[in-house]
Formats: sequence, structure tokens, C-alpha cells
Amino acid sequence: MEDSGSASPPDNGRIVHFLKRQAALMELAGLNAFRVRAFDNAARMLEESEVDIAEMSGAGTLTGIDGIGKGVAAFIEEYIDRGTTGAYEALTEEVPETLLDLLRIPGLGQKKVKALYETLGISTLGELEAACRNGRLRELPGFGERSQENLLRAIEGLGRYRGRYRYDQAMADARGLLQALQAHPRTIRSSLAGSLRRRREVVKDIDIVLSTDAPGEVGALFAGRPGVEVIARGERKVSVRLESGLQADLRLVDDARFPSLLHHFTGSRDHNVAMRSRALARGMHLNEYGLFHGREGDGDPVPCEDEADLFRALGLGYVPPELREGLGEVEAAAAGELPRLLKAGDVRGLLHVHTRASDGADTLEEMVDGARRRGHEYVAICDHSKSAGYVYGMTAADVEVQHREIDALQAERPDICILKGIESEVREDGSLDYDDDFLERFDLVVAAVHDPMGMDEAELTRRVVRAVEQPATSVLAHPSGRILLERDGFPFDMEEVLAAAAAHGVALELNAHPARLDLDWRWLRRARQLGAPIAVNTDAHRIADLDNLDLGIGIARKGWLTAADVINARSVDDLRSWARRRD
DNA sequence: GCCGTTTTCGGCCCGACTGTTTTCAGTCG
Repeated sequence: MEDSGSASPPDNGRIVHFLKRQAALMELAGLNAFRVRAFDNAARMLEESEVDIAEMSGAGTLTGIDGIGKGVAAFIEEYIDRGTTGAYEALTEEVPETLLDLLRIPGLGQKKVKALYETLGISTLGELEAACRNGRLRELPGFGERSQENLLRAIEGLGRYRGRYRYDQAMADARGLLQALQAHPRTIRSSLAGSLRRRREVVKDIDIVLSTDAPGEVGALFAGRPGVEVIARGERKVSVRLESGLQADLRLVDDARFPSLLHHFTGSRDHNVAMRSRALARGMHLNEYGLFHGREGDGDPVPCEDEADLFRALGLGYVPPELREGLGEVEAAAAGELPRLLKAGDVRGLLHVHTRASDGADTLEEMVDGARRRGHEYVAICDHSKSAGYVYGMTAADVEVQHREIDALQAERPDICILKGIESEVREDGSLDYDDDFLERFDLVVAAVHDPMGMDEAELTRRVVRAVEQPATSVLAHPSGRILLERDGFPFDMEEVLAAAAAHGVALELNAHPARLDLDWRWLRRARQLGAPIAVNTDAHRIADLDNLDLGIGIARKGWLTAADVINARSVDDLRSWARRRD
């Protein structure tokens, strides 16, 4: 049971979670599938947006959001008010909430869970496991020997695989698979697809699409890779479980169908719905095998050499994969209003780079040369300031030494501009490490909160806003403080912090470390709307970390950012005068 | 329940694979 939120309104996460539970219970209760989908859709729309749901509910403006009508808005309002709803309570009378656990098992959907409950009285994972071992499932139509074995394995797997992987971890597996497939002589075209191609920060699986005139041979190569367990093996699709626990799916088609296949398995569900609707509205039909004249898909195919042709045939500019989340990109493409997204070549310098002077692994010279080799015009050295308790923080004397080293190295490296920066700790009261006079010595001050110090939301918001207001602050490092799959962001009001950053011209960092990717891409879009600039930073602690910039650029693109939104896409002179402009 | 350049009623994406069947329902993405 959800607890009542009388003291403070439930946050977005709790509301979304409750909507999802409601949808799942409705499904189990056998309610109309489209009504179920309405709750599911509403949950997804709210999950991807960054609005304050409770606030909008109070203002009565929720129905302005796509997919939320009077019914769902009233449901949310009641939940915020009471901590539950009449509709939810009525459903739990009918369907035990523990059935939601069964729904998490791969291979068990609404119909089967319902059958298990109604005929065998199974309502918990433990009961299901026992029934599988006793062979009781065979009594049920649609269940057999194999079903019991598969369910037992799946129940085990629920604990073993958390089922979510960081982008970099999944990419390490995906690169190897893709290279092996591309090396096959019968492979014509191939590509990553799915959430990896969309650059989601966390993924559940690897999707690869491939064109070939010998699907059996290429499929066999994939299924026969060392250490993989084959989950499904068909003519057009092969699914395997890798040693890492990741599932990888390969789809095979002949080459003419490659563009539509790639598109289909790249887009999120919502993106594909938007594209199909658009095709239907134009008297065409879109599926993974092509774009066809006629709404039934029985007409002639529309010839498409690549994805760009496909978008063009639907009257759309090319929508980059990062944007294909179903968050307005199709509408923007139709109106010719897609932004010119940031590109790798746009970024001219690196900010926020560490050396051995604090907790980096490589020397000043090595890091600077790493940046030079990657073609950067400037690099800002930002080691930790003195009160960074968790690592070695630089004393004022250390800073003096580093500045002399930088001056000396700069004389030897005329082709790159070395900026004197600092990652300054934000203290409990929102002030920065070192006094204002000393902070004047730096070209760039990156303010960083590393410890929420047990503060509540109001206190922490005040602290971060104060840090943004400090005259020396140019950039707010890894704003939310999250560590992907380990720890959520610190609890503070991000909207308020973004507004403060916009008001004071402080940049929000997009920390490109694959464990952070912070600011989150959903908030990047909001920051752009508010006019707050962004710094795409590697936060490199060793030379190899400098290559994380590529992922940072991908996430920036996912946040709809252009070169104009990004401070390190500026020339070094512009950057310097921007950093020194402070009020 | 939501929605609207075939709209206020009547739709709501759609195809592959599995495990069970003996022609298909359920699940998944």
C-alpha cells in the first residue's frame, strides 16, 4: 500500500510509479486494453517530461499535457490528496497486489498471470516457484513442461540480473558483436539500433540490425559466439544472453529492407507510433519492412536507400537517432524546426580536467598533450579545492605551484591554450572554497557539491542556488550528483537551480563520465528553454577519459542542444570573457 | 481513457517468435 502524502505532495517518481501500478492492476483485472494503455501512456509521458506534476495538478493544468485527459488528471489529483485512489482500492479488492511481482517475469503477461491466479490460486513468486517444481502448471492449458523450466530459470534470473546496464558497459559488448558480424562476408549493411543508438544512459538490451542474402549463416555466427546462451532462434531474429547478463537481439533482412528495419528498431515505441500515424495520414503504411503506398500496406513500396529517404518520403527532415524518443521530434521535423544539433567538430576545448595535483592519474603535461592530440584549442585544468575531504584537495600553496607549472608548460605548448581552473567545493552554506580574492586568480571556477550533508530539499536547494550566485562561479559541476544505477541525484529543486543559472549566466555541466551523464538529457532540454548555457565536460581523471567527450556530445544532442548552447563550443577568447564577465 | 486536416464517435502500431497447439494465443519489442 502506498503511504499517505499528507505532509508534502508526492514527487514525480511516486506519481508515475502509482500510475504504472494502476495500469498493471487494470490489465490483470481484464479491463479494456485501451483504458489500460491510457494510464500507461500517461505514466510514460510524465516520466519523460520534467514538469512538477503536483504543482500542475494543483493548478488544474495537467490536461494540457499530451495523453492526459480529465480521467487521469482526476486520478492524479486524488492520489496527491489521499495517497491512494478509490479506483486503485477497488482494483486491489479484486486482484492481489502481489500479482504485480509475477508480471515482472519475462514470458509472463497479463493473461497467464491471471490464469495462474484464477485456476491455481498462485499470487506470489514463492507460490509460483513451488508450483513449477511440483509440476502443477501442466494442468493449465497453454502451459507445458518447457514453460515450467523457463519460469524457474526466469525467477532465478530476477535476482541475478538487475536487467539494466550503463551505456558504456553495454557498448563494450555491442562493439564486439557488431565487429564480428561485420566481418562476415555475407553481411551487407549493419548497425546498432535500439536504445544504444538513441544514446540512452542506461539500457536493457543490445539491438543490432543487419542486411544479408544469407540470414541463416549470419544468424548462426551470432548464435554460436563463445559464451552466449541462445534464447530465441528464428529465420529473421536471433536473441542471445551474453556472459554479462545482457540480452542481445539480431534482426536480419535483405538489403532493400534495411532502412526501414533500422528505423523501426531505433525509434522508441512513441516515436514509431508518431511515424506510423504520419504515414497513415498520408495514405501510406510503415512497418519494419518498408514504407508502402496504401493504408493497408498492400500497395507498392516507396523506394528508400537509407533512413533519410524514409523521412523525406513522409515530408520530414532527417531526425537524428538521439531525438527519436517520441517527445515532439516528428512534429518539429514536420514544421522544419529541428535544431541543428551539436556536432563533434563544434567542441573547441575541454573544461574540467584533473591531474595528479589532486586525484587524477596522469600529470599536467600528459593531460594537456592528450587534449592537444585530440585537436583541442584549449583545456582548463580543474583540480579539487582544499576541502574536498574524499580526495586530496589543493591548498593555496599547491595552487601557486600548479599555476607556475602551467605558465612554464604554456610557454612550450603555443598551439593550445591552458586555462587555470579549479573544481571548488561548495560548502554547507553555499559559499565556495578559497576567498573571493584568491578565486580571482582562476580563469574558470567550477563549483561542485559532493555531499548533501543530510540536508533536506529546501536547505539543499538554497545551498546550490547560493553556489550558483557566487560571483566567482562559472560552471556548476555534475548538477544532480547522481551515479547511474547506484545513487539517485541529491534531493533539491532542479527547476529553481536552472532558473538561477539562467539568471546569473552560470553554465550547467553536462558531465560526460558514463557513470554520471549529469545534467540528465531531459533537464538539458529544460535548461535550453530557460536560456542557461551548458558546458560539456569530461571530468577526465586520466588521459583515456578525454574520449568520454564523444558520449557527452551524444547526450547533448539528445537534449536538443546546439553549438550556440554550449560554452566550450566558443573560441577561447569568448570563453575567457564570458567566464570573467561576472556581476 | 484519450483524441481529432477523413473528428465529438470510433478508432487506438504491428509483426516475429515461443510453446503449445494441430491452427493459434500470448508475449515482446
